[in-house]
Amino acid sequence: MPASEPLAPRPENRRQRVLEAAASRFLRHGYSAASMRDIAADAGMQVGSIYYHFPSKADLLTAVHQEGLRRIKTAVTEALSGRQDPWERLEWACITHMEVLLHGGDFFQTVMRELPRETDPDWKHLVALRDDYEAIFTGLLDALTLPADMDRRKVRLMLLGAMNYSPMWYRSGDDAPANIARNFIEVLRRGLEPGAP
Amino acid sequence: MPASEPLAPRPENRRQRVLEAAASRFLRHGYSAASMRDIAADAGMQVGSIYYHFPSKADLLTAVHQEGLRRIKTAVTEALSGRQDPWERLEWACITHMEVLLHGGDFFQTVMRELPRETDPDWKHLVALRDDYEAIFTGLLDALTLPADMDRRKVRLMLLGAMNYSPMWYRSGDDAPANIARNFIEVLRRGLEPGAP
Amino acid sequence: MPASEPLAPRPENRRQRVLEAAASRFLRHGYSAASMRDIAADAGMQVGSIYYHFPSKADLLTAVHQEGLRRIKTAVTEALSGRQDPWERLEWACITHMEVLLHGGDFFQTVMRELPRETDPDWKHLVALRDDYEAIFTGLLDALTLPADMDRRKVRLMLLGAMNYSPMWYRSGDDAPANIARNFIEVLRRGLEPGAP
Amino acid sequence: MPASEPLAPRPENRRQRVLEAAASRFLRHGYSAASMRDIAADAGMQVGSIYYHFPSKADLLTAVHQEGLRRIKTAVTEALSGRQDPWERLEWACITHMEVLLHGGDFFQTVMRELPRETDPDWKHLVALRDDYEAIFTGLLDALTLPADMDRRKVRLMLLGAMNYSPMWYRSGDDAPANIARNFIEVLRRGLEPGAP
DNA sequence: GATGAATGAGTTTTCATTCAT
DNA sequence: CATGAATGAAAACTCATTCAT
Repeated sequence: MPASEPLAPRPENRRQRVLEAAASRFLRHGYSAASMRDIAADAGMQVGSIYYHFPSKADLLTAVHQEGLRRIKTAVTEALSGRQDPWERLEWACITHMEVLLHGGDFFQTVMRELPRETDPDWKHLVALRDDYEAIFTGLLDALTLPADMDRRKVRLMLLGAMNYSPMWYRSGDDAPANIARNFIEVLRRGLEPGAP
Repeated sequence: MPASEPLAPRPENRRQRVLEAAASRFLRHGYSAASMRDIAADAGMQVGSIYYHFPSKADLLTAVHQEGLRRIKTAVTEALSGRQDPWERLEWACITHMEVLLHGGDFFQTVMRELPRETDPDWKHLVALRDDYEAIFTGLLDALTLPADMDRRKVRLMLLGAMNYSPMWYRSGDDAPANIARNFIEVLRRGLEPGAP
Repeated sequence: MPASEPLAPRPENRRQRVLEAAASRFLRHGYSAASMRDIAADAGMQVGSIYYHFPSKADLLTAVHQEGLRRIKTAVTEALSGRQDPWERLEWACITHMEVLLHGGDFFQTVMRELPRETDPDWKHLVALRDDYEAIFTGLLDALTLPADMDRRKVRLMLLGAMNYSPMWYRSGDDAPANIARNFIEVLRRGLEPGAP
Repeated sequence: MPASEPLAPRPENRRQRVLEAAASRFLRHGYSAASMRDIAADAGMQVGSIYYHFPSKADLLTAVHQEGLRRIKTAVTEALSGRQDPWERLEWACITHMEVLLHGGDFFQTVMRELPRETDPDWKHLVALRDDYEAIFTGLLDALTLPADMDRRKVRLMLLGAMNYSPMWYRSGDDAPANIARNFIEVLRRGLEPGAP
């Protein structure tokens, strides 16, 4: 036998290929409309082969969520490192959130689109994963100096909602994600009637 | 003869029963994970009977969207009638939007949760239906007096995103929908640092 | 109430409309691929209404066969009346058979195309109906003066097969059915090598 | 360990088993009255397993036609090889045609019984397959020396019709297929009145 | 006579999963 | 590691038929 086979699949990135195919299919078709066969085809293998890497379809979804949240957490944490000003920190968290969401591939978008449902097999786990990420924003808002009666939870959910809805309307010609994020923060901070009594 | 016969089908509301069952299942399981069998069971009839009222599952989804959007449009239009002040009008649109979304049953929530995908059977139609409703908000924002460089489209999408994300976190003990809406408007109008330079 | 209603269906020909629609659908789609709903639609009525005229789909098929065979028997019998010469009688039977088969509507063609199968509900009945018609040809062949060892049954089946296959290849530009029939008879009588030893 | 394991699927002939079961069911019940469930049962497997080998019921029909026509073409071609005399060649083609049709199993008979309809899924393809076979007969007739005004197409269709109708009346006690074929050729060649003026 | 509404058994097809090789 | 082959349950949908009105 010669030294190398023509199609030799580099050993470790086949799992990754499956994961990417799954994220893409979950995002475009939804979890249950995405079929293992199609995912396998996208990943360039047979259905049965997926099961060597992942024990079930539900585990694939979990892995996509984990990967998506791992990426966003890493990115946000890195963006915050070294920054002190509370408003600047919030702004950079949002900039990163928007950039990863809109230009960072299918993983994080799948997390935000294929939101867990109470009827999902792994519901509690997925919710816990996401809550863990969103806790970063709880901390960032707590660090702001705000009027005493301001409901910080509502503000956080308002901001996250505004951002997470963006893949629904964002098109390639739109303003850059970072600018959209800055706009949201600006509106949030000053309001629409900055000079009002 | 006893008071009621088993086969008397209370003629007209069976179609409505199907529609309600479908909205509920679509909301709780997602469109493709919801089975016609379960919808039929919820509606108290046989699977085949659904097809007398709706030609396909996709049409059922379309009908749910139509009904949800018909309801919210009616409610918002009515809430706006007689009001003149632009900010008051926007606030009432949001109050109504939140009340119908959070306390108005499954229809409108399904519209906002089961967002159309490009791969969906009736995608363009569903998007057009929702755009038609959201156009109300375009008008409301156009009526506001805002700084000249303010991007009203972004503001509209920010506000809608904040509201439409709410079913994801809203729990029964939370503040009333109307209050949440008022809070959103307040933040949007004044910002979080009302006295800032 | 005014003197006449706009849609008043002339009382007796609705049964006939059903029968014609059935023949057409049976012929073009085959018995089991033809649906009662489609037949009803072609006939301009609701499915349920068919059951006033015919107790079941199988009975519809039987009725189509009966009507088709009634028509061809009437036509052939009439064509033979007054003719004495055995070969002329056979020729006219064939001319009529071909004309009704190729230009006589869907009934007789359905009889010959949707041939009864042993698995059909009404198999024996349908076969008996057709045998009854084909018996005419047995008689016509018996009347011919032929070489003693000639197997008249085989000749009859050869001739009927040749004719009954014709709807499969006959197209509107082809020779007239009567001419095709005359050709068949000519070949049958003289052979392809008329002057051979 | 006992002699055979229940799950050992004798690897390659399962596809063939499906094909045979399909031919048999299509022949006895007709294409649309034959159910995949019954075909699977005849083949000794689950319905779903059929779809590993054939993508749809329509493809199964196509495969049956292909196999039937492949068989008859092979048989006829072989029967003609080495023969020169035009009439002898035609006779042997007919002998083979009749033998395969009446004693050659369900495949070719299905081709000739389950004649393609314009409404069939794969209509044009099936017609093309059969035309390809029947072209052999066009060639055989062209090779005969016949009166100048003889319409060879009509003669070909007369002969094919006579043969293809035979499964409808052939019963096990009948004359051997080869003899029936010889009879047809004899009648075709000499006619019924060989000594006539 | 006709129909609107419903039924239940049936259809083809899809799918996640398994497992011997 | 990967796959070819199979499975059985479930999917959406169709259909002949029924029956009260």
